[in-house]
Amino acid sequence: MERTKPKSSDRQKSVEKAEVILDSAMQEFLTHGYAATSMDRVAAVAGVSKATVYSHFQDKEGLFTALIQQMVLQKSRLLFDPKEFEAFSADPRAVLKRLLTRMLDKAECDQQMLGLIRLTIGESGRFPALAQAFVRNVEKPMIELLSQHFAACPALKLPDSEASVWVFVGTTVYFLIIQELLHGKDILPMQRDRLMDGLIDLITIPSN
Amino acid sequence: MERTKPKSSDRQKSVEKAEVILDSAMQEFLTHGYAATSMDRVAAVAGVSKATVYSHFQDKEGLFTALIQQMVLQKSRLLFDPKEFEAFSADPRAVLKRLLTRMLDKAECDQQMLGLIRLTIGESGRFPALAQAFVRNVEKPMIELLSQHFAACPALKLPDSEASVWVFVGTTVYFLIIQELLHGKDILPMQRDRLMDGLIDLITIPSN
DNA sequence: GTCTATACATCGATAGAC
DNA sequence: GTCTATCGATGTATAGAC
Repeated sequence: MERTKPKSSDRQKSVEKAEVILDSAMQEFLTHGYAATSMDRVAAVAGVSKATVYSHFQDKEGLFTALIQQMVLQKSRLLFDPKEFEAFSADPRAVLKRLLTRMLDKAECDQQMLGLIRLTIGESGRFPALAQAFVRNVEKPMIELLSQHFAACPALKLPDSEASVWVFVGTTVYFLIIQELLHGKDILPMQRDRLMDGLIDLITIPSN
Repeated sequence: MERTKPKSSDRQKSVEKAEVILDSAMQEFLTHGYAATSMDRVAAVAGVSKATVYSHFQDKEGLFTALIQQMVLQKSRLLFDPKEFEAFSADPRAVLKRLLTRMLDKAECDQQMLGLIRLTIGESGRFPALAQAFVRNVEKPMIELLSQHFAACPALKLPDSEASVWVFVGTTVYFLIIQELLHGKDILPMQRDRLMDGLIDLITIPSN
């Protein structure tokens, strides 16, 4: 229906077609999930024929796998700006607050990221390898990077800095799942700033 | 294929058929998700004809909605045994530890609960009302019950007891998602007891 | 390399016999 | 009330023309 004729020329080799197809696949899979996405619609949205899709990707499962792997690697880059941590030891509370704000700002706006989380969890039964790729490339680097900084910050005086990072990340992810994915803003309300401050209070002892 | 002939008699009125169909639907939807579940298989597993399924439920969406609502209400009952909290003010750390152990024990074994979480998140885009029913009947009562006890426990001395409950539950849910749903046990390992102790240490100040 | 056209299976849902 | 049989739509995947 929304076929778009190749505007400028056909000089572009088929390399770029694969990207267009992946873009289309992303839109469709993120919106409808794996099973409810049809290869017909992927082809139509991409503006190519179905046969072209199958010439670039072996089958539906191959297209889905390629897409998720690409998204996982893309989202794994620049989860954090290293500069965020510069003043960490000096003023951990301020840095943590900026960190949380940035994480939630990014996640709440980044519908791609929210969709990727929904899709990864939703299809984790049928595609366990993709779920593990998500853990390996998104969650694990985040946990480990934070662990390094938590452990290296004497002002925190955490008994178990790695467990504390799980608490830190877990609280954030749970908040996103309830509020954004499960549409619970009005049913189980919680102010972002209140949760962030409460979490930081628990992580950084000084306020007692 | 796995049709089971009605063993004893047909005396059982159609009331029980609806339950058999719901059981079958649970197995299929939890395993394959909404879109990948076929009404043919639901009927076959239930041991009835497809027409019988449609005589008890309006359509596929109606069957799915009825199932999730039933499961949500079922899981909402007895999330916690009130007796768990008896000695809370006296020894919060011990009670919290037992609470966490019970929650994780139950969730890790209860494949139905894990499947319900996966399904609810995975279909939260297409069925926002069901996602909200999950928040309203499962998450909200859990948060509120814990909030009451957290707030009433002077030994905790929490600056914001409700935020602390979000941290408490969020850490637990995130742990379950990574380890169980996303199959991350080997990729991002974390010992249950270590996380529980670390979390309790953060919630209950005394150990500094 | 990309298209059109199509093969073949399966889907959701219903009609009509009993 | 439950069954068998079937309809029309849509799904994945491919064959063959250009």
